[in-house]
Amino acid sequence: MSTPTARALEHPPLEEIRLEAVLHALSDPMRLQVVRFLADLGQGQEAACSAIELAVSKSTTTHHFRVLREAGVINQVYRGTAKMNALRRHDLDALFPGLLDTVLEAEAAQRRRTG
Amino acid sequence: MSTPTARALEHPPLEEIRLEAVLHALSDPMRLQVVRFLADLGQGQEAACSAIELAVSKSTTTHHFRVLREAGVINQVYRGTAKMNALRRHDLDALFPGLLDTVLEAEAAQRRRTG
DNA sequence: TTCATTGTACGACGACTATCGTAATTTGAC
DNA sequence: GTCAAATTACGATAGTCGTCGTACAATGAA
Repeated sequence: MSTPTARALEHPPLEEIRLEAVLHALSDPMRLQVVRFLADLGQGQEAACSAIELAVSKSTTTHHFRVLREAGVINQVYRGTAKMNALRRHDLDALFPGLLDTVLEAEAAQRRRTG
Repeated sequence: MSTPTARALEHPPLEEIRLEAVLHALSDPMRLQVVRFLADLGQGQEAACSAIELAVSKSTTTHHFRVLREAGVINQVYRGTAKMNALRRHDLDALFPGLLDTVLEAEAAQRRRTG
């Protein structure tokens, strides 16, 4: 059968996602970079952890992805040896309309400004 | 004369305000409460630190106000024995259009949802 | 089975954070 | 000159955070 015992990954259900945790998750440059990357992928698209090159070690990368998942910002699922990541855009938009887009736009503005 | 040697307070100039610092400043419940309070005051209005009742000690309150100021979220100025606080709404809107309002709306939504 | 790929677990480290209490400072009023 | 009010400074403490390296585990391919 396909993925008989796929390792489970804890995700907060919609109603347990906290604004403070989301803001905290987004307040780190590395994690913001991850979110930007996933957003640029387009609606519903996913990417492996290894697809985005962060200037930190693998274990630190794992750490950041976990923070994002536990805050409710991304969804993670095992697919073969890879772990695929996708923004929980639908959930976030339902809870905090416009927040994700505004933060992404702010990040883009800052990048434009500071190079 | 009026305020000849008003104690100076360091504020980051507009171009040094960082999105990550702003998000971090807003990711604490106490500080979010302060921002909410100042926003509800209305455009350009200011309030003393003592005007908002936080469930922490006075020194901790001082700490949170400083974090907000150093992140560029609020402007602080001494006025007599008091220290007046106001949102840097104009600056924030110029740098990150819609961010403050979206976060405030998200906070309100969460408060509505979780009581 | 063997191997390469992908990511995790664990332990450690230094830095930062939120909190407190007490003592000190600044200012305006009396 | 005294006093009360508002806030800060300082030092402490417990906890979290971002980072690393090494060793380990899961998966799919050869």
